[in-house]
Amino acid sequence: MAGRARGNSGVHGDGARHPSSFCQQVHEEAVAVRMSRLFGETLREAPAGIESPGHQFLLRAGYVRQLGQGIFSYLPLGWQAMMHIEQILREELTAIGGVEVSLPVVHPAELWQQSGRYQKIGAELTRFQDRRDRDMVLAMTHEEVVASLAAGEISSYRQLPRLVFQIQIKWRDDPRPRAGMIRAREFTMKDSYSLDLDEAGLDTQYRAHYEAYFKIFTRCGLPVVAVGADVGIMGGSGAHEFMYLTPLGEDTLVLCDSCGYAQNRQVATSRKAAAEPEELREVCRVETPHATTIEELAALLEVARARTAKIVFLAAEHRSEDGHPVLRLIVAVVRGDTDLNEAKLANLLGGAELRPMTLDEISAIGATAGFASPIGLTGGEVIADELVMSSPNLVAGANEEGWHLLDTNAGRDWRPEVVADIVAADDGDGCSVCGSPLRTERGVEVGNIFKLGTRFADAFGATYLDPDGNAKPIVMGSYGIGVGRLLACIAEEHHDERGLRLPVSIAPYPVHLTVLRGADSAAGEVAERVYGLIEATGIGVLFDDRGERPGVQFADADLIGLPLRLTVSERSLKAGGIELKRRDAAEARIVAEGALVSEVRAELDACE
RNA sequence: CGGGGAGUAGCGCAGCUUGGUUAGCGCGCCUGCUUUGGGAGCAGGAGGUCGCGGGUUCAAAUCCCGCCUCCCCGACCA
Repeated sequence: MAGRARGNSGVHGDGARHPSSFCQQVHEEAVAVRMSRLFGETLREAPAGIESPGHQFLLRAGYVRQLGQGIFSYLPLGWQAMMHIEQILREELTAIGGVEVSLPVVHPAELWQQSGRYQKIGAELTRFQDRRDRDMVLAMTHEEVVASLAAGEISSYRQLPRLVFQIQIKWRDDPRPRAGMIRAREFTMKDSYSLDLDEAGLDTQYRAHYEAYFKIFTRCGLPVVAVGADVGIMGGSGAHEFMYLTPLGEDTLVLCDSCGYAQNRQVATSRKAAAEPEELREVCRVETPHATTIEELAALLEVARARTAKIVFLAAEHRSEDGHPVLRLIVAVVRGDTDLNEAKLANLLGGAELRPMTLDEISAIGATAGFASPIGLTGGEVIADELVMSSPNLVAGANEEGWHLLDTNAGRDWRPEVVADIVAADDGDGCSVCGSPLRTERGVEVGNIFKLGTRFADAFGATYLDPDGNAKPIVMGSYGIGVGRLLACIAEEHHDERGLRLPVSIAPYPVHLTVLRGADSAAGEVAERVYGLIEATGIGVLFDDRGERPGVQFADADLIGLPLRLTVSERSLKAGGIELKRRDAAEARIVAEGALVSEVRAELDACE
């Protein structure tokens, strides 16, 4: 039973059997419910325009409903599944020393101004004024709150390490929500924050999360891979993302099957085919009408794309300390057979926001779009990839409409301000660790872990006194798991053509009890007794007492996807008891009423 | 923000090009009878500001303008 053993029965679906229980636990879950009391219908047809099967089934089975773009309601079945995930999260976070808190969803803007993110983050952070015109924000994460709390609560090395976590709603006004709950704007997240004396302490808690996350995802029945990740606007010294591999995913992962190298493509390195050394030839102008792309150029001149240089014009917009925008015009140069990796470039530029240059900006630095090269520019900063530097005799633009240059050479014909690895790793590239061919996969980020360092502590003055009486900044880590996204991925992983097929640990209830012809039928009496029996054991049960036609009841059971289905009917009773069928099995068998509970237990254990 | 698509009953859709009875169909819902192990049958019924606002016209779901919302692709995505 997935670690959910329980002593008393708590809230009942019947709503009538707890007259004297004034001291029920706060987190009691509904362990049994009648379908006749459930809220939310199953849908024969899915609402239009639903792309992924998992999301379609969550809607059709009555787990969730969409309220607006990236905004969802959880109906009883969906909420029950969410609570099971949350329970797993609580158990595993507690197991590594976490203590649960609940932090506000509305923050004063000052908090975010203090960390600098108010200025740095764009429209994704929702800002508003309260009735007295004070600037407020909707929390998209809680590093600021934790750091400011820590500044007040922590004063001595004796109070460290600490780990706080919460399961809380976040709001991120994503420019483009999509794929159902995989990318929502409002979503529930488990976020934890580690507070440590030093980097070594951070490493310990980081490692503990790494291990705990695998336990969590395993218990949820979701296969994941951990990949090295970009630190993005969090800053910090290290990060991993936990990825569920699926074509629905929006991240591209670079994986090596032989040595286990695994990185998000944003940060992945690789070995590209190096150019053969050859004699440097003299530059030569060549007319290339209409050849404005590498493809067209390579075709026109009949050369490999690897014999060309590609230019990407980007504007980097910084904000200085006093809030004034600072514009840098970047001319990125890569070899024609490679793609610029903007995340690498952005990191190189200190986390700048990048946008394509305007045509005016391109002309202003003396370049000609479509026929560009770093040769003859009058402005801009040239940043070149290592590979383009070591590749001789490349075709490059002449910065003149309709003309290119043959046999240009870096160092001789142009010099970059910076040389760095700024290209994207690709399918088939050599692994930068072991040299074997890399492959790429799409993945959904269901969890992440970040080493933040002292950045937030510095911003909020969160320090402690060490044994020698010196004030030192608290070293922080930040760790997230999207709960709704996790449920969406589980639904994606566990379904067949009929509906969901959820793991015991996640299913709203492990048992789906169906009585044919309703609770008033001849079989009804037995069904009611079985319902009470299972409920008394503490095993969760959904009781379909609706008296719908059998076909409807079975179809709904398959759609809702609970692991074990029990059917009580005249036929089953005649055959000697109750029909038991696993959702993932084709056949059913009859179990005598007296053996039912132990059989159910055994089957559920076998499902794990 | 750029490109594409769509808003008509709870859900899925037709009608719109070429304006004109009372706006249709399937599923679902309600009533009755029959039926009952894989989304029943018959009969009767309820349910609509045709996304919103303006305009053209004797007349607008249909034509024109503006706006809103949702979906898909891209930009974006701690």
